[in-house]
Amino acid sequence: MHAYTASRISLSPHSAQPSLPAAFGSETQQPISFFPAGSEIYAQGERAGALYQVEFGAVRIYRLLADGRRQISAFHLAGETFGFEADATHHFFAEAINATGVRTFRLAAGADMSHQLLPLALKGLTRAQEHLLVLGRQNAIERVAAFLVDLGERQGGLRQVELPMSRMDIGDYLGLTIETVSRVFTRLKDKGVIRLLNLRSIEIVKQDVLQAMGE
Amino acid sequence: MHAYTASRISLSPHSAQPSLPAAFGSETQQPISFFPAGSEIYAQGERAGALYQVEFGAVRIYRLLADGRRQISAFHLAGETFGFEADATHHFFAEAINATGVRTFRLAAGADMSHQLLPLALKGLTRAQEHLLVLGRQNAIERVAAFLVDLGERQGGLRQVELPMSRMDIGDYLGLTIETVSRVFTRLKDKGVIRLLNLRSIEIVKQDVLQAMGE
DNA sequence: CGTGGTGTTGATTACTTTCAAGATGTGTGG
DNA sequence: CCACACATCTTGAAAGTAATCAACACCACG
Repeated sequence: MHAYTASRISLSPHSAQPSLPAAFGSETQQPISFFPAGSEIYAQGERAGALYQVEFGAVRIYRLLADGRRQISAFHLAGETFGFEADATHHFFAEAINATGVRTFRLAAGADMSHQLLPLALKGLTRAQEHLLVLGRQNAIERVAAFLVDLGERQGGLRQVELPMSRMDIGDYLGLTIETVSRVFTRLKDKGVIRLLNLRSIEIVKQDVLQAMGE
Repeated sequence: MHAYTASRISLSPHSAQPSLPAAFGSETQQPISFFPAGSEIYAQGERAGALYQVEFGAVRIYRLLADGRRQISAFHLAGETFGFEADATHHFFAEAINATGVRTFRLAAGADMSHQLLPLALKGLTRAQEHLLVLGRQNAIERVAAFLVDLGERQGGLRQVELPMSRMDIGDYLGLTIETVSRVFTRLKDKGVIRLLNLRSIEIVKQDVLQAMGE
């Protein structure tokens, strides 16, 4: 059993000046915060009350078991939003994977954001439920295939896919160990389905085959 | 690999007259429908547009892989609500596990239910993400323990817990085979943690031990 | 150009699945 | 109300997949 120990960097992010209101108009302000790689955005148990939109970089949302086992429930890439909770408390941890810029939308106490939040929550719910199918019923190679296809689609469907996260992050997202993730990458490479350009980027050579494996 | 083949009962439910408006007031009507055991409430790909509240009985929400592998993402017991989707299409199947009464809230096209739906969606999201931790990082005995604790809490925290669903349903919810579920039940019984009163009800003898195993 | 962290590969172990058989339970018809 | 029959559940043995343990390679950084 491998255990995850968070490197407690948690530098306080230095904020830049607020930017354009964008999609959300009625909140108090939308400053951009910069988080260095590995730094904490919020922790389980902390008081919630803001939305976060990734400007650049990547974020992992995760939960820990008492003995340190970690499950990443979601990665959020540029443009994606996270941070909403069912009650006033964060139920998960959020960390910057790499140097990351995050736009913070602090929710005004009285303001009603239901209209904006509901679609995001429902999208997240659907994604989480689909991920349940992967973790509950797919084997290692199917999990990695589904992951790469998903990541590729979210990056615009190009052949080349960037992996902003480590093998450990991938493992903790897919419910696998880093060794298994590594072995599956090698197997996919040997089959000619993908090419490993470098540690953090792969090229999907046989999109159809990869797609078929992940479903 | 075991595969799930749905028994295509799908009797059209015979509706009773609408009941009290309850929590939702602005919809067109709230008839109660009766679904016999195993019948379909809605299917993946169908047009969505209603909320469902379980009056009695139990419902399973699931998804299938192409080869028949099934993942149940949630069970819904009396009082619980399900059926909302991110877009106009159902992404999952919903079936009555036993004879089940469901109150249907057809969402009027123009009506805005954001306020009522958002808390439900967020609750569901949190539950799904917590279930990801179970499927991704816990072993068989931990999964079953977490399941029994959860079910016990949802049934009022009594020592005796009713299992409205079969071993296959439990397996497909926990990402295990029916044999493994059965073996874990036996192990928990042998350890004196639970008692198997009959196939569909167990007694939690050592609540603290069971709780500790599932987290 | 070292050095620590990250990733890969190999050997072994452990857990869950698969395959198989038998037991138990439930529902139906006599 | 009992007996049979089918479905569900349990238990056992063997096989398979991923985890663990261990060593080495690679890469990025100072």
